[in-house]
Amino acid sequence: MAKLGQEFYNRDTVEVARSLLGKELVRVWHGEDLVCRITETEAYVGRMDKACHAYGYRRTGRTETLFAPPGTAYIYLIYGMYCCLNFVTEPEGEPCAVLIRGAAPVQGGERMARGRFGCSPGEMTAYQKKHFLNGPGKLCMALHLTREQNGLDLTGSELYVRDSGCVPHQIYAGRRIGIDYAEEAAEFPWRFWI
DNA sequence: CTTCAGATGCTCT
DNA sequence: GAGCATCTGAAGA
Repeated sequence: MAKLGQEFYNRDTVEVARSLLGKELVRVWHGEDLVCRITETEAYVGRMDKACHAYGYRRTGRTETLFAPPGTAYIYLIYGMYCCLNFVTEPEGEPCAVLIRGAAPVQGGERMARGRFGCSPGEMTAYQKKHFLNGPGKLCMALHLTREQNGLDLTGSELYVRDSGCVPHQIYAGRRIGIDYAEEAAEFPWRFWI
């Protein structure tokens, strides 16, 4: 299926967050495709969203990537030990992104299990299987994504999203997670899942 | 199933 | 120095 181009990301952030659901995220690692289907996303809109790192166009070392062209990977360290994967959206200069919060494994389970638990898929407990990729930090561990991949071009060959042919039959929306500090923005229904 | 504490280091004030 | 777009394991219900 077709790799999504820059025009996909160069749209309203909430629309991109919704339309990413069901798509396949591909991470090429040591020559192998690690593939998962996106099941949960969140939208962050810098110009008016207090939860966004680049709220009010705040430009610092960390937020610099959010000012890159749409279709750029924004990966940052959180809580000192985990990484979160985002896709930059909207026309260049609008510091907006979609956080990838959860996914389901499709291909490359051996290497994803190694990255996540340091074991093979067969050694995973039922509990570990159930909670395999259902969090932004977990996803990055499984896909071997760190800040070294911050700024990657999603129209390149190392990390990209492609159409999977399947359309979600139902999309849920609710408030975003872990942003209670963001006042009124904490209530925006900008988390989406299937 | 639930809550809770602790880990750990970067970023910005 | 404070706080953070999180996760894990332990303990209790």
